[in-house]
Amino acid sequence: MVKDRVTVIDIARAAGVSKSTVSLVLQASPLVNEATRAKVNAVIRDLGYVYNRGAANLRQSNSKSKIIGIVVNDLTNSFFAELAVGVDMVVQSAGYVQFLANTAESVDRQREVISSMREHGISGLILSPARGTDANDLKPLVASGIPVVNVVRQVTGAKVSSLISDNHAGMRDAVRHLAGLGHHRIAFLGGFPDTAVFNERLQGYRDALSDMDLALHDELVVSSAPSRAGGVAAIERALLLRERPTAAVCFNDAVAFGVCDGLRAHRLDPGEDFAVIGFDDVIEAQTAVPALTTISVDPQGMGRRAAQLLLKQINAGRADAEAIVSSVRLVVRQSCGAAIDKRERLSLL
Amino acid sequence: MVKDRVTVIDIARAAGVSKSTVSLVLQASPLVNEATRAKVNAVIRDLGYVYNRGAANLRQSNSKSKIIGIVVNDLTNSFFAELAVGVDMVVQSAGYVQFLANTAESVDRQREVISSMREHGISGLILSPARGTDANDLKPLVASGIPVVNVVRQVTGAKVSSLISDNHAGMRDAVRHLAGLGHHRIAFLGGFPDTAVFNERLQGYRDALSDMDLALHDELVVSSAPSRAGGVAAIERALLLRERPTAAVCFNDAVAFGVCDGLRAHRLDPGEDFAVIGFDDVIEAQTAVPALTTISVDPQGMGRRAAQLLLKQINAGRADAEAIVSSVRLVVRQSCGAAIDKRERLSLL
DNA sequence: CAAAATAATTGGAACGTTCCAATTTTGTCA
DNA sequence: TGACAAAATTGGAACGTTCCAATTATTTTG
Repeated sequence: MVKDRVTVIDIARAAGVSKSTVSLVLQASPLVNEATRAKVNAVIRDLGYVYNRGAANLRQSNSKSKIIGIVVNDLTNSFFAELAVGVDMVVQSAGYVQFLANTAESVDRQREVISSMREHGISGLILSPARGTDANDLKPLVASGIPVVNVVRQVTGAKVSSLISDNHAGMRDAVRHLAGLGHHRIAFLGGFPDTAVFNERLQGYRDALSDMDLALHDELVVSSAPSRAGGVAAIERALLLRERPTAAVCFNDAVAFGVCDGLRAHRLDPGEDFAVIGFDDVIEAQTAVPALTTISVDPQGMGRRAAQLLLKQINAGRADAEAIVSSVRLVVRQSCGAAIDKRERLSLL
Repeated sequence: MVKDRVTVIDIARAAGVSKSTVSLVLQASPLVNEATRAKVNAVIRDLGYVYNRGAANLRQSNSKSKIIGIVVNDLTNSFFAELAVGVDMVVQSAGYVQFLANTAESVDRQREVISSMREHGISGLILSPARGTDANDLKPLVASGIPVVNVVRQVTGAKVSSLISDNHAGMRDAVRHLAGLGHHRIAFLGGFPDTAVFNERLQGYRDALSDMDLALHDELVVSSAPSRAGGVAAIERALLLRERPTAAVCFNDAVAFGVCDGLRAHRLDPGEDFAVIGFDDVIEAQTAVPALTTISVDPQGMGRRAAQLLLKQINAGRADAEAIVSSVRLVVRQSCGAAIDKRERLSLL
């Protein structure tokens, strides 16, 4: 039952050639004669040979393990699941395979998994850093010449590439849209204030208010966990204000859904009695009722782009850090109370 | 810039010992003197040595790569994302790292990623097989002695372990609950009829109807894609029937959410005018409005159990296939129209 | 047909580790 | 102190592959 491995030497023996020839066949080298190639391939199939990348890798110390790592801070958030799917698509078709790990926002976990991945010889890493990640955490990685692409969040001071969405512009557009619909008291709901993403979005909110000549009321900024439950909590607090807001931009879609839930619990109809705009455009955003107006960042596309960038750096051999901010766009659906395009709804059914 | 690898030999030289000693230190062998161990460890830290598992693995041909694979058919479905998180938790703390791949229901993709993982030397695989997976697809894997645990879906004829939820009992309980609330026309909505899961759930539906002395109407079984959009489509069709159903059990939670959306589009209030029960208990089920009554299968727990089972088999060296059906339970919330427990709602806010 | 050019094949060393058997060092006891 | 046991250390072979330089087989050419 314990089948001992079939090696390239077994193949060679069975095919009556040398191991070197078999190796050449495996690499699809043009040096080998057609007839020989065919015979060797036949034997490979017959004996059920499986290539040992570990061994191969050991020899060609210079380079490529065909493994990349992706570590995210919260895989239960569908944004990151989507992102992982996007990455998976491009690495798979490039013949790579990915280690995926979830840190659940723990820097310790993150350190462990990254070092474990290093030991396994990843040739690149896509990282959505846990909160509190320090540039030093990435030092050894980049020092050893392994390309790293940060997504979603940046690590200040780290000399790695990054791909983040235009948080400032996205939130600015959302607020402008609401202001354009006549809202004066617009809340900013959800998110942890100690993150760069939060602050970028908040700045977008502030700048838009000032652009539109609206007053900034600090009590309208209510932070909370960036989750559905956090959204419920945030709107609860916002509704306690003497002067209630009439609209809200939310830290992300999860928060926005929670806000809708919370509104309904107060017999308020999101999209009718209160305008809500999310951020991310997760898949559920378009099928929810009411369909969520949101800032589309296309997580899957972001995953694809991150993977492409990483593969480019891997192949280039040298990785000069480049910072890409990926543009976002406002997708107007129903939750903001703008005119509902009946056709769009129907096409969904 | 291209730092050449620090090897065990470099360490040995710098510490003034032999490579064998360094190796023993790496394996925390009790054979080595405390003082020596300390010195070696210091050098390891100083030189920034990183262990090369590939090389180690090559030598100890017998065994353990510390890598397991997990391949799922749809990572964008949060059920599977949760499952992956569960797996990740236990494999991480066992010092393993996981390859994760998404097949998007393509058996070709599945074949490719599994063989790629084999080349990389996984020591076990957790698989939620793509639709149409054949026992032969798994043959070579099990023949080479790599333990495989199927989750969610079974592959008939394959000699591998499996961990599936009790689809029959779950759906039976759901239907009984609805019947107990006085519903006579209960629809079964969503899911692809050519899957084992669908048929198990459908059988549970049928058996419950017969238990409760209710007639079985074929037109009340409406299949569709197991997605939110599919749920919308299914309820649309169900509402066209001359004699409309008054309640529905759904293939999964995604379908159930779609059904709620579809009901609202028809000005029907889910939980009030029409009872809906889902299957899976994804996280959103409890925070949605109305909170979804559903069959709880705890995907994360399932992931953990699958991983534990797999690790057990890896460590045992030999994997006798065992089939575990994991029990499920009905979680009554609001969408089925049963008495709403006000306290439960409030505790969520 | 011999010489040169080209095509195809090959043996051995190397990659970084672990394991084994053997050796050296240290400790114990009469 | 000498003999022996125990503890600690060690050199080399091996794992499965790739690469290089070298060799052999085949074709072309004058």
